[in-house]
Amino acid sequence: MSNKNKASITELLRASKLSITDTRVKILELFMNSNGALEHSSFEKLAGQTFDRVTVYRTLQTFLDKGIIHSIPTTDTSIRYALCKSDCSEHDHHDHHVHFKCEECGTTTCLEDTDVPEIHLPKGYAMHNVDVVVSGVCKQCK
Amino acid sequence: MSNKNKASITELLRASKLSITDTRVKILELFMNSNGALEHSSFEKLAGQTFDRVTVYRTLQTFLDKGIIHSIPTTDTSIRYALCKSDCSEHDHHDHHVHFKCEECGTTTCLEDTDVPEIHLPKGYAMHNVDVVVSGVCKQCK
DNA sequence: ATACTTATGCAACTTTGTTGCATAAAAATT
DNA sequence: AATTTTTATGCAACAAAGTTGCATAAGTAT
Ligand SMILES: [Mn+2]
Ligand SMILES: [Mn+2]
Ligand SMILES: [Zn+2]
Ligand SMILES: [Zn+2]
Repeated sequence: MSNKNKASITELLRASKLSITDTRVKILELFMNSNGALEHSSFEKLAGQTFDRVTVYRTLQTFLDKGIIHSIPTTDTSIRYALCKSDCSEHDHHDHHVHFKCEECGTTTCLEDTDVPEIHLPKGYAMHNVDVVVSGVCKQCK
Repeated sequence: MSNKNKASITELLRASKLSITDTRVKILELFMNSNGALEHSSFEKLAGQTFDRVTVYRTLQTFLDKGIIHSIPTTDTSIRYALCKSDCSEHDHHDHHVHFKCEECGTTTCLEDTDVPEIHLPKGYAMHNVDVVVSGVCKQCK
């Protein structure tokens, strides 16, 4: 991890009015160094037993609340998380992109350049958010 | 539950080459009588302690395999399940509709008439399935 | 340096999901 | 209709995932 990234992590936390702690820095580093989305168990594996499982849960929840990460729905009982783009904030997310889950390697990735299409709901429904998860075979696995 | 439905449940199981058991019939009844998608814990609640939790897991897995139900991704650690339309089969699903999760009442519903839009993936990705989950406020809660 | 605020770790617990195996029930065969 | 074969269920025992309260530690503010 470069000094530049270390600095930006610090800034990110400060901008979200969060105190800068080892756990939070480490978890953000893991996100930045990973190319795919991470699930809860990844952190215990990737970071060793450095921090408690409860702390990981609370940290992820805090990051979600602050708009630092977003969650990706799954059908396999392990929610994935990925970093939001820099212009997301607490109640204003801008990362309306498609997510891709590879059936071969299992990784879930943000397709930043693939916008979620417009959805036309039946009358009477108010839409707040749209999640699109595509499954298939990724570039690397083909 | 009408006799007509009871009969169609029997037929459905037979068509899927599954033996007709109390658990399976009961779980299918619960699906048919519910307007929203069901999560695992619903069955224990709705059906009382009639059947073992392990049986519920295995039954849902079997129904998934046979194309009798489909799963709906979530970010809340409880996968939802809903009945497939009659023309779905083991390896050939036809229910490509949008799902809606109400933030007020918590129910997840199949919007049968709202098709999932076409998604254009970047070069190199093979698409097998698209899940669209919209969250917001449903008709009843507005 | 001290007071104040917030995050962490631990314990204890609940909920969710899995596996092996004996038994029960369903379907097929005679 | 009785018997064999196949398949599903229930139980126990366990593993993994997620939650809550509370004491302590670490981070921020004064
Ligand atoms: Mn994403
Ligand atoms: Mn559906
Ligand atoms: Zn892949
Ligand atoms: Zn509602």
